[in-house]
Amino acid sequence: MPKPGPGLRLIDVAQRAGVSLATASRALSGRDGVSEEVADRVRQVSLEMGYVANPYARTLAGGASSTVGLVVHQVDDPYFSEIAGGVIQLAGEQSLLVQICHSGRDPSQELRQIRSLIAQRVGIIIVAGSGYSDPQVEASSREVLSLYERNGGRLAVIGRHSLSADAVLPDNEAGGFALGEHLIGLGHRNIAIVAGTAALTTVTDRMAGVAAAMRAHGLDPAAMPVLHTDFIREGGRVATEQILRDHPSTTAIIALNDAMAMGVLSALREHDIAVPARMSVVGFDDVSVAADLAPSLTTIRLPMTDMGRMALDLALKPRAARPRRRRTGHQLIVRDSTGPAA
Amino acid sequence: MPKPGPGLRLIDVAQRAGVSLATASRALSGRDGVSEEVADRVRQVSLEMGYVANPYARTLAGGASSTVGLVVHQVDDPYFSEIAGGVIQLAGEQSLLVQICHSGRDPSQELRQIRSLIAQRVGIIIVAGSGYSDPQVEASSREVLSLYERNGGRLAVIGRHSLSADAVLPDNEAGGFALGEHLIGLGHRNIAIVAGTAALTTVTDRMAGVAAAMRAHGLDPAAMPVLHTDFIREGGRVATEQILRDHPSTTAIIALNDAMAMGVLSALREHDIAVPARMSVVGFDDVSVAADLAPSLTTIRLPMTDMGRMALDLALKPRAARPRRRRTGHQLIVRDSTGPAA
DNA sequence: ATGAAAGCGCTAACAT
DNA sequence: ATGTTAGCGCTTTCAT
Repeated sequence: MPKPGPGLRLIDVAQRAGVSLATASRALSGRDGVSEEVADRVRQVSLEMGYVANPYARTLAGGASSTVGLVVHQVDDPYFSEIAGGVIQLAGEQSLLVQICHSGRDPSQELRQIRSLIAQRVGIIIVAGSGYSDPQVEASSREVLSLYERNGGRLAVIGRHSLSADAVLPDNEAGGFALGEHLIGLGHRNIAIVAGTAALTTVTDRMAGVAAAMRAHGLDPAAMPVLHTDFIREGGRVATEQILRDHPSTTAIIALNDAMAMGVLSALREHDIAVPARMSVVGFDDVSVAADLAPSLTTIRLPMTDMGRMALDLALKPRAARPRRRRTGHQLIVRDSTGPAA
Repeated sequence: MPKPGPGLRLIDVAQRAGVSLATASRALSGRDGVSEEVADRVRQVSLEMGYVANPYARTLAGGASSTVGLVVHQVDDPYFSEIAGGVIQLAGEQSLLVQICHSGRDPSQELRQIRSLIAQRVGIIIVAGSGYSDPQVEASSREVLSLYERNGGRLAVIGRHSLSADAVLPDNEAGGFALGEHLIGLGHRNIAIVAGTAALTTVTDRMAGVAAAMRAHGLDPAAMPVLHTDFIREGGRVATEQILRDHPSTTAIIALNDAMAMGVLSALREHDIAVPARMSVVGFDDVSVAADLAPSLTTIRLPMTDMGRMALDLALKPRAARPRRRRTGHQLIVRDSTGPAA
């Protein structure tokens, strides 16, 4: 097992610069109590010698841990990989390291990962991904995280309102509303929703937005077919088969994320159903491939990369008296998968 | 800045179990010098109390760091996010944490990240992504990494042969050959290559495979147009414009990765050029959306997720006398973007 | 087989 | 403004 490298120590730098250990420490961590002059010299020497602090010693001695823990459902899901990209980008700029782990959309696995991150004494934790509608389900995670915060850890979440932590909140409801309006405006009246499992708040929020749009136009949301399948591509395929069989008069399908929309398009293609001529399809997220599908996908753009950056940015600031909430904004991107109702 | 958690310490466990600190340490790290009986009791107590070792203290005292550093070009590139997914997956199973960072296809940035990983004393480093054709360019990285290995660090690379470390090697040349054969078999004689920058070994290797296939069929590779643009989607668009303008007789385009192929398809669509009727297109990698493009993309499948797992697996084994090399294998996936030459 | 004690490299009081 | 020193929690000699 790995022994650390050669080990140039702070004391070596201090000696070379002709100052004490403490002074060197202060100079390098930019704390005050050192004259500019001396501080500059120390920094100079440290640079020349190529000194890099040992983070283990530093953290053990009570300094701040400079690593941020990121929990995502799955990195190889474009939604999360773009968020992760944003976090890593900003972390890089701040010379922070990012520890990343999967929760696999499984609350107990998520809890394990969070525990492990805390055990590693990371100073910042970012939890990305939908929360769970049933408060019971994430109760343990919430408890562990709030203890973590009380102990001085910084926490930011992306896409969950239930946690009383700094949060980046995607415009799920407003986006759903925009999608509904878009289709209604095109004359669609028989709209079906391809939703992920109702256990996810992301799903319920987006649905609520769509329902609101329908009500706003005098339509009855309750009459609208809602298919709850897995919140992934395959779920979109399955749901589409059901729609085709059970709701043949449908002229537009709202998939609650782009992954599902891709499944929908693929099933429609197999059935030779023209999009948008016979069926309009919309997604949600605007992952980068959405523009390259055929037909290119009408969807709601969420600034995923920025969301990652925003979350880390929040966590980098000292804790506020009340949790901060940052809305992401959204944008309806109209492409070729939607058209007027037949 | 974050103070560590409550801090249940090893000494607490030791006292509760009625043994010395040293014995407790030995028991928990599974070293010998403790009777089975005592060891069991300590482990029991530790479990009950929910003790988790402080990794900073442990590492500082000379133990092994249990985190693996992963360097990718860019996580929000599907090729890398799938690899990262594999690494994180296996790491999770082994209770290891993964620190991930971006090199942004920039050798100097890559060096910085590797240095930072080493400074963090990670026990394992995995470098994913193409190497550089000019040995000079990655000389510093190589040097730093080999020092790291000599100091006991474990290293595995994905997709670079130049480093004398354990390596997972994608079937770049064989894949290129398969692509060439496929198109030649369909009767194409005017084939153009949309390549990334020649500075990347991935690009040169894949090209070599294509060239070999042409020679094998009595065609002259030198006559084949090769467009060197950025190894990303946009590069594919740019190159396609050039082909359309300068090589109008082209009937098939080989893009050296799927991202570029997507750019090619998109440019072709804008020009209303039917695929595959007037132009066949192939990619390389088989990222998960390749099947969802329209037309769905003929490409070479590389097992990205497994590649991530394999790399970590190699690194987890003790160092061998000579570097191990693991080929990935590949598979030609024929879909709808290729057809007979007009 | 077990315990006592000496660090690992750093930060943070506490002096001066 | 600078230096001295006591830990941080653990692993690892060295005793026993």
